[in-house]
Amino acid sequence: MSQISKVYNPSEVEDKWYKTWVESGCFKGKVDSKKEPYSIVIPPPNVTGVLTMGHVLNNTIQDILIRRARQMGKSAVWIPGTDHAGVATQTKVEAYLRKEGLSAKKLGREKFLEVAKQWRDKHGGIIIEQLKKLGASCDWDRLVHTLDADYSKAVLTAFVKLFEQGYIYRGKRMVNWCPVNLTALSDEEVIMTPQKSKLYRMKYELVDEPGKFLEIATTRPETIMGDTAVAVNPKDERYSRYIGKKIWRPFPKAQIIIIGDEYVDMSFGTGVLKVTPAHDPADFELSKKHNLPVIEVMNADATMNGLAGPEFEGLDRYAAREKAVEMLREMGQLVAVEDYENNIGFSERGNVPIEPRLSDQWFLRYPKVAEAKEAVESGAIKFWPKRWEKTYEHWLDNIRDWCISRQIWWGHRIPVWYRKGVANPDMHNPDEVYVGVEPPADPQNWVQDEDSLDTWASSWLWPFATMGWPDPKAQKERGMDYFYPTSDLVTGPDIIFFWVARMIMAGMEFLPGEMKDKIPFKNVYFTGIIRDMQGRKMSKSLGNSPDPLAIIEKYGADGLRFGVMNCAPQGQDILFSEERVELGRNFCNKLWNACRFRQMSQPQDNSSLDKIVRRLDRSKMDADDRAIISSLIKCSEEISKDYLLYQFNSITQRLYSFFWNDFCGWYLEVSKSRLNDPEAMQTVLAVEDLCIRQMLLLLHPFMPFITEELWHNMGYGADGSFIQDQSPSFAGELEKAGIVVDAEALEQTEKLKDFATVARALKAKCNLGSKRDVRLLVMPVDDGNLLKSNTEKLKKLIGAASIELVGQQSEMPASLCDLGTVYIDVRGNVDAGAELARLGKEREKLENAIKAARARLANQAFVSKAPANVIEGAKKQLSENEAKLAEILKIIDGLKA
RNA sequence: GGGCGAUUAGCUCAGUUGGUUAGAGCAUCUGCUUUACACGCAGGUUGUCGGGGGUUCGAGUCCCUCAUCGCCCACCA
Repeated sequence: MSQISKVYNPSEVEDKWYKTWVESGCFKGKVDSKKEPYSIVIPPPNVTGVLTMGHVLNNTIQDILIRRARQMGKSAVWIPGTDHAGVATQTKVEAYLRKEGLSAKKLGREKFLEVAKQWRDKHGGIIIEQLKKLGASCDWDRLVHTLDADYSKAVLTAFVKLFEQGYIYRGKRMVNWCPVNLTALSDEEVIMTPQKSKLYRMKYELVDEPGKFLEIATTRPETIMGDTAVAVNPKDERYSRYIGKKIWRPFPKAQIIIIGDEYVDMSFGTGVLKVTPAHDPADFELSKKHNLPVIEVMNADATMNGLAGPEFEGLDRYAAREKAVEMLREMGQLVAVEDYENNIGFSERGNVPIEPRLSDQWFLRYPKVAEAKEAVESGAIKFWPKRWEKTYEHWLDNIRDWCISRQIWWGHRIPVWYRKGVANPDMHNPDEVYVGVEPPADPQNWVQDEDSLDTWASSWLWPFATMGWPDPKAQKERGMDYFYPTSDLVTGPDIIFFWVARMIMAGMEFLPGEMKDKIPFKNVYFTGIIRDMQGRKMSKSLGNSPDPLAIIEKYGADGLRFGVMNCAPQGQDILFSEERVELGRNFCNKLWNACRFRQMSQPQDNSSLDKIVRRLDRSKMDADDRAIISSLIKCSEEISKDYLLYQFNSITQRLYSFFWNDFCGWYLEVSKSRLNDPEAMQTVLAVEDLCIRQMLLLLHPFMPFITEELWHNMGYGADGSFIQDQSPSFAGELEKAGIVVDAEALEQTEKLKDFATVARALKAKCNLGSKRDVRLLVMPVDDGNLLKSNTEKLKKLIGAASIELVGQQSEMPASLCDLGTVYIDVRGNVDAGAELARLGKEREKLENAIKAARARLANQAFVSKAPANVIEGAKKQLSENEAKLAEILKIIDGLKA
């Protein structure tokens, strides 16, 4: 055992152990047929991202599960990796290029990708180093990046398979278009945000009835130029007669038709809808139904084009809106402008409203939707908390085709080639269109599709593409047969559609076997979202996002991990503040010092559980020994149950409470006096060593560094093995030695604790709290033997010179406890008034309790219907309280006399 | 508009199937260098468990209802 410092200093310890672990290869996942497999794939962070508190929560949970699995004797692997994050990275690289006076366009695809790769390699991987600081025990040899050659092959293989089965198609559809990033987005990437806007009421003149107008309400006057119809509800008596007639579009001035469609809500606005097929998804549907022309008046960047007319060409959509309103006003066709709040879809990355845009894109009709639903409904995949299953099902029930093409270069280029010189290639004619994982043999005759795939169209393969799929050799090397399906997935509910649901469908589609073999994971644990103390989401713009690395620097990774887990109830959002971490840091320090205290006594052989158990001499154990071991057994059992339910905060609370209160607060204190007794000392030290050993084991998944350090400092890891490979179970070994949970000892200890608390409170009330030599007298309720046999340690604990057993006393401040009446000798310095006031309060409390208990017991319904143990309890409580009250009354009388 | 969650001490939250006098950490107040730990020890203060109704011998816990806050989904211009 080595000397350890007074205050725990995490940084050296953490760096030292992480290095040792990695060098030893103890995080490596190995196929071992003798062991049960346990696997997790990391939700791949953005390769150029930095660690956030969300990552801390997420990855701490994964690390806890992995380390626990190792301790439980499983062969565990945690597969790490990073995501290329298509649009996000492309945007960042473009911003960088702009600063350099360059642009993606100028560079061209090849050059751009070169720069982007350099940029990624320079900024990438920071987050991986940060995860190491956190203690994440990933198998780093398996690090995967979604743009790796193997992984890319998997992505393209999936594309080709789906294309061949007709799930993937290309078509001109209305998509969500980001005018900043100039790409299509999926529905999931659109963030609906309520906006304060205006509702413009304007009037269009009827062609057949000059001077007569229909009033129309719109929020988007800038799209007037693209109107190709006006629609009314055929049931609407106000307007139905105009159906089929023509109306003047104000600009560019043209006649457009009035159509009737049930879709129009008569009660909204004026009941007349302008139809702009090229710039509104609903209007586009109307145009198909009614065969309307489609006029695009906007460019990709949301500026107006030539078709909008010379007044508008080149204007941004919002400038165009103002211009259109102004023109309407000048023409006398603007009726009113009203304040209005509506939901606008925003582009997540571009942070601007998306523009519905008609364009040629690639779509995926989702495969295996029903199977994916069944996987969760049948319980093959379990969600924690369960309520997310509803969200998942609802999404699957309303699923729509996924736009998987992005007009960016950073990503997996769509593996489709078109025959040069063919104007409108037929997708299903191999002479005109080539679809394959490898490029065509005669590339000079083909042109590849320019688009790349949505990032999620690569990450949805994550659980098996990281294990070598679709290459059988790689799968064998990485033990896919053994490790797939993965055991647990830990992620945020915000990507339940983006990622979780899609991974399930991908597993169902691409993997062979029965459902239990195809599912990508058996359990999904959805974390809460980390917020600040005001409940706001953490964001860079608010500046409320603490830097986890700075926190680790200040408090240690173990403190951070413990603090976060302590306040992270299952599936509930977490309001985070640094104070949480202080709790964790303080707990580390407590642990550290308890071990330091133990090391002040002579070292013993701690090299195995067996050796410690053999040092426990049952004949020399007292109630405190038996009680603390009983608590330890119970604590460990409860924790095992909590793990099965993913109740991590409950685990931290049990560990904290046992170690701080039961072990340090009581056991170490009461046994201090026994350390002077050579007979008792050996047993006390053995009990201490056992408790500390088991605590280190149970704490290890939460606080890997300090527990590893102490494990070795305290001599538990004498054979050099790591704590992560040691089983935390011990009750069986104890049982063999005849040591089991001792309810009587626990009860006795509770009584002694109660006595100490009451006595100390009594001291404090008499302003003698800091005196170490008060004289205590006790009138016991029983024979007083428990007190007699524990007098020495109680004196020490309470700060008393003597504890004498006596009969009824008077004129002494007193309190009641389970063991009897405690008096304190204050030698005539009693403040009778204060004492009476205090006792009066206590008397009132007891009287109320007695009254309530009597009423309950007098209630025939209660006595006849309540279970026997409840009635017994009530009776016992009543008689105890009656005895206490009688005692209080005697003391009060004594004081008055 | 639909769905989900939350509402318990000044703050952040526990409270498993209804069962004695509702807990923890932080904060706050008082006292304390006691064989480790002031990142500590001892003691104290703080609650009509969001409102209302119901079921029950008994409700923080189950049911109904209302309110407030938050999240997700939804093409009303």
